Amino acid sequence: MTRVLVVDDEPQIVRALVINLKARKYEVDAAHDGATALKLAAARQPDVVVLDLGLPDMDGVDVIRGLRGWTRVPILVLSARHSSDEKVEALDAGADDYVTKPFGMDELLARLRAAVRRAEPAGGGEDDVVVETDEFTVDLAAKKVVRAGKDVRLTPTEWHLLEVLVRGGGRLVGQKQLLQEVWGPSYGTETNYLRVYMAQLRRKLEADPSHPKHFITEPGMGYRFEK
Amino acid sequence: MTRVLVVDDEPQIVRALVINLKARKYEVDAAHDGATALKLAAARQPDVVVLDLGLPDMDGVDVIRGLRGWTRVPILVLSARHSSDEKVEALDAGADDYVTKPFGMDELLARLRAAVRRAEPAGGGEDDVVVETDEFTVDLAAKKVVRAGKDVRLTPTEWHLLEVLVRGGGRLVGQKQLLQEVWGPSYGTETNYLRVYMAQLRRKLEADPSHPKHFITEPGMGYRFEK
DNA sequence: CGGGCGCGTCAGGGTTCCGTCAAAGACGGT
DNA sequence: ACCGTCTTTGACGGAACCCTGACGCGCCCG
Repeated sequence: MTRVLVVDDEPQIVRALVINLKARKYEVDAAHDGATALKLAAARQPDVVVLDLGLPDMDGVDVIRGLRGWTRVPILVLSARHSSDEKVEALDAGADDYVTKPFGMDELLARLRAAVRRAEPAGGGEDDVVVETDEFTVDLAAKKVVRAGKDVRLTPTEWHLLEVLVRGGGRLVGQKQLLQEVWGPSYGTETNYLRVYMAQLRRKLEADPSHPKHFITEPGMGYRFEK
Repeated sequence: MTRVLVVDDEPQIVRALVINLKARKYEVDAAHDGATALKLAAARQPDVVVLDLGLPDMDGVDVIRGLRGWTRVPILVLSARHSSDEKVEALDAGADDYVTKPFGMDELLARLRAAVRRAEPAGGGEDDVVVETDEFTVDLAAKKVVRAGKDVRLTPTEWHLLEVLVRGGGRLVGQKQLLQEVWGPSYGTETNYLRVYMAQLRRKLEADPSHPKHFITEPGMGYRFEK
């Protein structure tokens, strides 16, 4: 099911959108200000964001930038402003589409479908969702980890961290990037989270947690997953 | 350079678009009907298509379908029709965006940039920047150095220094520039840092650290990386 | 020929960074 | 409202890293 994050401070607009989206079998989260939007986006990992630029707490364009700092999720901007400059600024900040209020619900939904369709898996070769090591197997699609024939139970945060590392495919992933992708854009410096959760992952997956073979620390830089 | 295919039967609109696009360093092809558009799209492989729906020879939506049959190239639709149905039909047929005439050139260009930006990583894949020498391999994307089949562990400062040198691509890099890029703008004169860390790099990467083959000192000037 | 300068090498000490543990706080379900 | 699970914090020892000063060497220039 496609998950949508709706961000708008006008309750009636939010209500209208939520009703229409849910009727069409979308899963919907809603936020009424920028800070909540950024937090929800990190927590819920929506497939598309519908964002009103007129928010009470911060500039809508800054919300776009906040999102673009760590995700490529499609962003569909709503705004009462018709000015060309506004549109250009939002689009260049990373928005995918710009709709002016008042808008037709049919059109909005069509633009939303277009945005989602676009973001879908590129027609090519990403069936490499299973990664194997000598001690455990990670299935990214099924969200499952198997070790010694048994399923390993991971908490949401543990899984999210593992996912980002494994998707890195042997590349170094900076601690800032890890923090922002797992905990959200505003968590760029709480490196203690990383220490705690890396320890958890190693305890659950490494043969000798104190001498990790697969979750390598690169001091001062970040972590790396190795087969 | 980004290649754009403009499809419109009104000469003045085509002219305006071509002029504006070329001024911004796009490569532009133009077609005035649907059949030509489909042929040109196949022949020239544009990075984005700007398509007017009102064409003399065929329905614009059929052009969209014709393109979508074999390519995911972004399609930006232009149309004089404001009706919601038209928009929905075009978008659901596979268009990426829909702009009604008359349109602001700034806005159109911004939407075009958004469409191109979005499409970039899907088509290209991931480019690993790898530099090889006879004794070691540097992977700039993965932040990894391999020598004799084994990973070499570099500290953040060592890596940063190596990165600046390697990106220099064989050119001489002045000591002031090295210092400022690695240690920050206020460190222009502490050349002893360079001596210490160059020694570290050589010890870790050169076969004979006291007679370096890859990290060359240019006395009084700076350092150079050579394959 | 001798002093100065720039470069390479080495080792110690202060600081930052990481792994680990434990406990309090937040959340959800029964 | 209670309990179990997950997340967030704080504290601490130990390791890794960065800076610093000292020394030796070769080269240029006086």
